[in-house]
Amino acid sequence: METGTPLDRQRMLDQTLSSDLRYLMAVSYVVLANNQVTNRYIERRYDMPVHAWSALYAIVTYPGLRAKDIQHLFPRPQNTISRVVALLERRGLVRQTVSDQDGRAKSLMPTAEGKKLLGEMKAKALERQEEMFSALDDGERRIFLKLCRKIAAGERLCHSEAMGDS
Amino acid sequence: METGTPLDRQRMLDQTLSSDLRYLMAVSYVVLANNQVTNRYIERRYDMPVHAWSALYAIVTYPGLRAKDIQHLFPRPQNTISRVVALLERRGLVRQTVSDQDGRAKSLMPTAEGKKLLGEMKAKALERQEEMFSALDDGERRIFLKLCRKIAAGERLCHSEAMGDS
DNA sequence: GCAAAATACATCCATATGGATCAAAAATCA
DNA sequence: TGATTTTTGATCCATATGGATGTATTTTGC
Repeated sequence: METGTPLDRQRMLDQTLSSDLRYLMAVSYVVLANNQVTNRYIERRYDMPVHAWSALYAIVTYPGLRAKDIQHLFPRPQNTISRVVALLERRGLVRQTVSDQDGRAKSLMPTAEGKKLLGEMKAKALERQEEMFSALDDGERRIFLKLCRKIAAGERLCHSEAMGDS
Repeated sequence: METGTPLDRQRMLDQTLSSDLRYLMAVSYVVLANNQVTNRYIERRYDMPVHAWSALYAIVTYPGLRAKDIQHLFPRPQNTISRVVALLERRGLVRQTVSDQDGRAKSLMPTAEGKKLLGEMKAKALERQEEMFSALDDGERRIFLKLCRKIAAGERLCHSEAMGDS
């Protein structure tokens, strides 16, 4: 709309993604925008928080892992994981058994139902990934992945000096 | 999975970032890990949710914009924006005045305090950005940014077919 | 011009979230 | 061995979150 008014939105986004903070803004924007879509879908379709699906993914893919291990794949506070695992167990998607090697730890295993449900969710996630990255060709995707992995491997991603979390 | 020890963590992450969902997993991991650090910092240091700082950033950078416009920079539900703007106003960091062109809309302006605080926060964010991307050299950062912008420009990032939000 | 639809923003309410704390089980060490 | 510290996971509580709804204003269609 109109003349003297709100900054043109595309321009505003462009300008932000050209500012000093462009790297941070750009990658955050992509993930925020995707979450907006994905979180709503998971919550409506499966009546569970997104992190429940992340946890289920981890448990089906790496059966026997502990809650603690999930945190390394999906960096979230400890109690968040604890709760979503309890939810998955209530729904019969997962079973926890006290580890025989460590009485504190619980070994997490998916049930047949859990595996089935994850299969369905993974298929959707693949579709969504395809949409999200449709702007990139295969070569670009490969490069993008390589760079993300490099960032992920960085020492200070999870433990910051600047923000006193080292 | 081997007998005994929990799956090696680095291996688990590597394997996940090589799976079908590698693109989605990789970029999500990077942002989740960063949020873990950044959100905590903003909340402890400034006693406000992260999205309050996002909103303040938008208002200082694009004075006069409306709450609605903030959503385009930082995709969050409408009421989240509404609340953090109210918080910023209570703290004297922002003033809202009814737009003279549209009686429904409110034009948002930073106060001197707001600008000062944002300056401080931006400096920290820059430091953090530097840490986060320290694994990439200048050329790689440029490429990464270009690819993020390409993804951001994609039609279906914000409006999904697969997840019925089109 | 007037009713109907759309838009901007605030608020309500049920639920999610995360820091702090707690309990139980190793691990460390004198 | 027994005391101390560390680690794993559960729970408590205050707050954040988001969908639905409400209110006011503008736009649309006739």
